[in-house]
Amino acid sequence: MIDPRILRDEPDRIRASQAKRGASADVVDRALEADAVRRAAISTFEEKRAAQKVFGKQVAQASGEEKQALLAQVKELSAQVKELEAAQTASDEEWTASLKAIPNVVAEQTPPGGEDDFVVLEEVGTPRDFAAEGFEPRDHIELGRMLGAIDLERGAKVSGSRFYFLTGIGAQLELALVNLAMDQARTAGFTQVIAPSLVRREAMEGTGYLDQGGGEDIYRIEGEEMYLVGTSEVPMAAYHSKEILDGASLPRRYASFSPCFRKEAGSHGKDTKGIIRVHWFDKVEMFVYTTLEDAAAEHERLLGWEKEFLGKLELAYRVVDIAAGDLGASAIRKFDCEAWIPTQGKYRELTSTSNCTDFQTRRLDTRGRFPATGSATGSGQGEIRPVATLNGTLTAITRTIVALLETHQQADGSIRVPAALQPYLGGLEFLKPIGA
RNA sequence: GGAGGCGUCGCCUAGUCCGGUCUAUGGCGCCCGCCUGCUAAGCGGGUUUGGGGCUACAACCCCAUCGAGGGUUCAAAUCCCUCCGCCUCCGCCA
Repeated sequence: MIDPRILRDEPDRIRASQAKRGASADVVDRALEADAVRRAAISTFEEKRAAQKVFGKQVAQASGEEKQALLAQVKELSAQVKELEAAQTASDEEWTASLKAIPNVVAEQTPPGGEDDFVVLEEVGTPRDFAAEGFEPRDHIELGRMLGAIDLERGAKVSGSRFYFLTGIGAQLELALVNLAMDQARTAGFTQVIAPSLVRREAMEGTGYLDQGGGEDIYRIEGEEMYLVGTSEVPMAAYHSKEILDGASLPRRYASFSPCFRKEAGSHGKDTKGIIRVHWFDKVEMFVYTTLEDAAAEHERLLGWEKEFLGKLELAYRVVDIAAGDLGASAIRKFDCEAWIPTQGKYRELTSTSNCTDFQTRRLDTRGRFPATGSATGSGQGEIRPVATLNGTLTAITRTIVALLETHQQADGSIRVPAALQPYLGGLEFLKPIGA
């Protein structure tokens, strides 16, 4: 939800943002209209309500005939108040709905356009040249089978398509990656979190996921208003909902582990093989609460930690600045890190970091208490202002494994383990095919 | 899963039976000021949050807010219903 003050004072900023997203600006006019209607409704209701309260006091003090006379008078007033209150509530609902329909105002630096209009910010490392090395790289499916690490057949048998078992060294690899990520985060000052991946409707709504496309990518529990999260951004955004945080405690940085579930509706035929696109995977997500002023700088820091992690895995990747039309409703800017996948001959998204400013915290009612800036009175109690949220992937296990296996494979099907990861695998320098 | 209890403006708490003087009591903490060599103590005042009006986004006025939503009533913290959360006991169980 955007700041109503921006809507009122600078509607053109929102219109410009919508244009950059390639979206209609009708939402702005609808919201402005709703705001006017709502404010008029509030005034008329409050006026009558105040009159009713005055009457109420007279009734309480009166008695006998006098009281009966007053009751007769106030009855009419009461009916009016009731009517006006209903009108006020309705106008407020329309106002809220129209506000929620407006996506966040994109950053100045965000490239305009759609999915294909991203800007490559940098390329790190060089994709391995297997031709020069003299062998054909195997894909992660074959490597996973040779290593006894990924069992797709049984995943499909037990749970259906887009499911898998990580077995043996595959399971060890997940735990190693999680620990590597968690250690890096802890060292950087993050609080480690294991978050629930099943949440109530409020949490899912608050992050805005239900609005976008009607939540068709989200699993819902039959008969209960519970949802499986697609990322721990959901529980972590709701973590401090309905709270006023001490401004001095910001930034609050969390590194959250959770399974992630995605229906992948509408992605039929895309990435049908392997574990690039699955219905469930585990992820370590960075989630930060900070001030609006610091949000852009924190976004760069999150990107820095993502790059640090990919560096430890010795992967070749590029950083892209996602275009406005491809951003979610809550983000004003998004960077993806895309790793080179040898057998696909292209870069694929491994991590993603978004700056959501106060879009999520307004919905979820998370605010901060800061020392008063208004020098005039200096009332000493401090003031309450919105805070910003940002999120970024440290490691999404399945895609990390894909990149790792394919990038560091040897001609015999073994996998070289990057130095930084070795301590987490008991010092193992190579993952070897079973029976080799 | 069954039975019962509870939820008041940071924390604790009065009020709920018997609806109106509750514009919600008191204590702690916190903030501002006064006072005493300093400190502590003492004294005075302030201290929920959101919204609307008016404006300098001040002051001020108003409305809402007693877990959330609905109902009854001229009037609800107080009565009724639904939901959420917490606690106790029983059953089951990783």
